[in-house]
Amino acid sequence: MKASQIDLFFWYNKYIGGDILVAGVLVEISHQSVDRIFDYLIPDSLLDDVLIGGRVVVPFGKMTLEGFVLEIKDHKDTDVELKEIIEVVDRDVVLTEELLSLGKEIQKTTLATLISCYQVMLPKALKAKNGKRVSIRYDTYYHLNPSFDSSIKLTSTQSKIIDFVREKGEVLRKELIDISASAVSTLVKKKLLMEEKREHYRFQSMIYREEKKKLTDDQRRAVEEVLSHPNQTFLLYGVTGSGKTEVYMEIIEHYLNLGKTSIVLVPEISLTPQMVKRFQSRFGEKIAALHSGLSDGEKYDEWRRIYRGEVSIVIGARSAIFAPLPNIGVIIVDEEHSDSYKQSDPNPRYQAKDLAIWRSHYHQCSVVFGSATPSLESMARAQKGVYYFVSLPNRVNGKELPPVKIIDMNQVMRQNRGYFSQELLFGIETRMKKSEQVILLLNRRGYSSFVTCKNCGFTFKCPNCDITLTYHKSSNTLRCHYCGYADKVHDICPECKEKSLSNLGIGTQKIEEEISENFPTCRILRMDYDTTSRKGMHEKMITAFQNHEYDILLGTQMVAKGLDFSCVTLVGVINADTSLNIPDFRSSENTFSLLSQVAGRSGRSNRDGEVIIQTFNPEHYAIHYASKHDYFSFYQEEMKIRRQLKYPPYYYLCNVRISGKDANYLFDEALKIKKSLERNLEGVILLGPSVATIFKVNNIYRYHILLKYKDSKNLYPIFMKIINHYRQNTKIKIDIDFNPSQIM
DNA sequence: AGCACGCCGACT
DNA sequence: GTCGGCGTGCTC
Repeated sequence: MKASQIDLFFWYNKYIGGDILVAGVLVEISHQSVDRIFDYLIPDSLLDDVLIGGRVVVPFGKMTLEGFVLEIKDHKDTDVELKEIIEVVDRDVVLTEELLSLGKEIQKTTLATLISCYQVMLPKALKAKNGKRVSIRYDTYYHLNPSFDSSIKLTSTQSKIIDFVREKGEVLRKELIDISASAVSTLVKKKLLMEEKREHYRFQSMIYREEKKKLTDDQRRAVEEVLSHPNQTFLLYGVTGSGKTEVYMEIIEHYLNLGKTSIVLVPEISLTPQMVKRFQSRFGEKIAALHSGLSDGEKYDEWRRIYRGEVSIVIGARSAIFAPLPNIGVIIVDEEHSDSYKQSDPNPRYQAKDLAIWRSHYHQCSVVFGSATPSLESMARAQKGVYYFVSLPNRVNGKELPPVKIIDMNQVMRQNRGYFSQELLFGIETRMKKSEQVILLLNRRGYSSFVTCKNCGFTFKCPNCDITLTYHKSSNTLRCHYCGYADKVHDICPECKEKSLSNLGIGTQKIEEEISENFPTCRILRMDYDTTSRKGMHEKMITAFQNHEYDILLGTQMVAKGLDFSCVTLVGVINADTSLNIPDFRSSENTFSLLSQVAGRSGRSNRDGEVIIQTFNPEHYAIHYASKHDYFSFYQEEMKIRRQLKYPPYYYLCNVRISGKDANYLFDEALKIKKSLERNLEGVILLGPSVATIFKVNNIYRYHILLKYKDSKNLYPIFMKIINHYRQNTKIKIDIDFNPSQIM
């Protein structure tokens, strides 16, 4: 409780005759039925320690639980007899006033439990749940007592210590006890030395100093536009290699000089030590980096550094948006098109970009969304003037983007059985002779199987949703998991009339074998989920490739992201189509984005680069415009389709997932839910219930209902009604995902 | 989430 | 007759 609050209550008790102090507590159980405030008495002994936003231990039924104090008041809001708070967990507040109201905002917009919204903000070590607490470690430091009595006689050891401390100003205990531990304690007793215990941080950053790069005219203009329009959300469109990071750093430095803090969000995959090092080299120890490589203890240490105001810049993946920074000057979201900013699995299903905007309103500061291939949602907002559009149309090195050659694999497949066209093989051969490097992208195989024609590349699509149909082995059918449309499996391709339909994918291993057959001496580095899942491997591999220990980097999506390899002069895309066939309305956008990103890896230094894209769909607009580096034409074309089919950004989507063990029961209930939504909502398009992409996981069946809508405000009450209706029902689980990143 | 209460089936 | 199945409801 704040001092002012205490005063108020003492005054109240004395003059009005109030007699109780009550804390409203939210307990750490994420379930709708207990997701509300429970009142507890604050015992006199804890009067000073119970704080709004702090954690306490309380009795709850037969259990003893931790919870957050959300309010302190002079009355109870219930008729039942109150129990007392048992103890206070931390002496500090863990949720600031800002984070407390941000949590309520998240609950309002995701319909998750309030407690889950608070839990998601804190590092694991602070989550009460498992009861294990990370103990804070301390370092002891010594200073000279500025007012020490110089007349005191010192032994030679003592004066040695004093001289040492005087010279350094501040010394760690372990440096002094090498001289004499007992002499140190004597000096402390005599008050000649001051002892100070300070928190020990496990994560100490290495500091390099790097000269600030001179900005190009484009970069300078971009920085000035951002700085001259306060409290705005910007969309910074910058082609690959245009130096967006430099622009971010310049903006950050501006706010740093004003004494303000910054948050930088990046996709986890691009949060590499190189990236962090770049920021550290410029901003030194003012940086806290929150990445998945840190242990829980390290993450907690970083969180505490941020919390105590020892950090001015936080760089991290999605959850770094909750960094408890005061006085934010700017929030930067790099690669804003990345779907990693949406939390999709555990509740709350929040969008970090939305929270960035929320926090910018709270702090009266700006947000910068940066990308070479902005999401359609963001670009549309920029076009409408909701976001301020800033562009970096040129590469820093002054070079054009590399030429892109499209290879029609329909022709190639008729000639040979391999995955490589003559052009790509020839391209690799030339690079090997010149000892330059090659990146090969193998487009990730879809998470679901779809049927494709090996001969012409035809895939079956839903006539209603324009979504690739998913193959269901159990029923031998093709199904649309947006609307439920079903078709039987065909033997003969309706396009080329060949009997060559299959649902096979290719893996990196197979490709590796084929390269080795063609180029026996070539050193291939394979980078995919299997080879990089071990901690630190991703990093090691990139360094090895950078040092030219390998000739070819072969991998999935992860080779496409923001890395600078100066010796790479050829980028080959083995199968551009796979991501087009993923049953998702964003498949074209994702394909365009992936191809643009990977194409940008070629020719980044002074050597000319080249890109070769192999595809069964050479005419597809996503591939065509990617090959021309033409984002805006792609944007316009894709917007037409989104408009026709009522997809974002024209409509919002919401996915209602219904899961449980009894498929028949689920389907009946799903129908009821749909009917009730139909009755209560106007102007909302309802699709389904249809089976989810992965219909059955661990014997849990999943259906979903998809909503397309323009205005969300009528949605929340009816959803709350549905959630409440099923909250005690153990046979059925309802999950609601607003603006889902994918519908699975 | 846990735990108690309560109302029906197959057992010493 | 009674032990125990888990459906239902409550936790300040």
